[in-house]
Amino acid sequence: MDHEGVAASLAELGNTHRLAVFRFLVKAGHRGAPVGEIQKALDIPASTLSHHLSRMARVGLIKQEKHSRTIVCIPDYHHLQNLIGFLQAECCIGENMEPVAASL
Amino acid sequence: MDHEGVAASLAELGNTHRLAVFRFLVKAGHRGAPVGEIQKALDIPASTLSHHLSRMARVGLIKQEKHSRTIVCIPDYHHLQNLIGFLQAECCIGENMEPVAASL
DNA sequence: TCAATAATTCGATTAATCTAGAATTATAGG
DNA sequence: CCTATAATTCTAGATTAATCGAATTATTGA
Repeated sequence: MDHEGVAASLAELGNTHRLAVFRFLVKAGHRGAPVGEIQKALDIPASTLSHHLSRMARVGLIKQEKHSRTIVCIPDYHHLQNLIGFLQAECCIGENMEPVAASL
Repeated sequence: MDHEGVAASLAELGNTHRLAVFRFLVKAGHRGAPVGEIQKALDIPASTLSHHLSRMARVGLIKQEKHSRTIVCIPDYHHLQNLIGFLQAECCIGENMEPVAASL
């Protein structure tokens, strides 16, 4: 993931609704959750949510699988790992700072 | 850092100019760099840069110290660590995923 | 085929952000 | 005191984002 891609993904996570959606999907696990379920859980108007989901899918934060009428949204853990990796590798190597690993 | 704070910081990093500034400051190290130096290095108009810097300072991504005429900008490693920690702790604990540590 | 359900797309409004030149403030040094 | 320098604030236009009701597109099941 390059500079532009990282910025784009961070920008998408930088919205409270979308961050909430992502967190919800991560809690939901690898099976993800259908749009309607997210909608009920977070109480966001359907059209607004749809807009946010499509933005998140556009940058690769989530994947969407259509199963008959319902669309299941799945968080892309890999994508987030890349993001985190970038922040650590590119942003934490100041003069007095190791690549950070034991920070948690 | 709470949900809102995380979103706000991610949003600030989610702009190519600001991400570039932050990366530049991290490379500059714990001493940081004066505004003019950032400006020359990244070739961003002064007023535009000033705007971005004030946004970054507002959410705590950087600190600004005034030394006579020049203002030195210093990246807040701690803040970024908190951000990364949040993403790992709150966003990577899906059913089939450990809290992730050996990802780098 | 029809009604119900799941979700998107459309369209319009409002708000926020980005951009950058011009004017301004603060400070150093001659 | 005056000039040069460093940076911000002001202002305004352009772009992009957020919101959400209404209309639309699948798809299921009676």
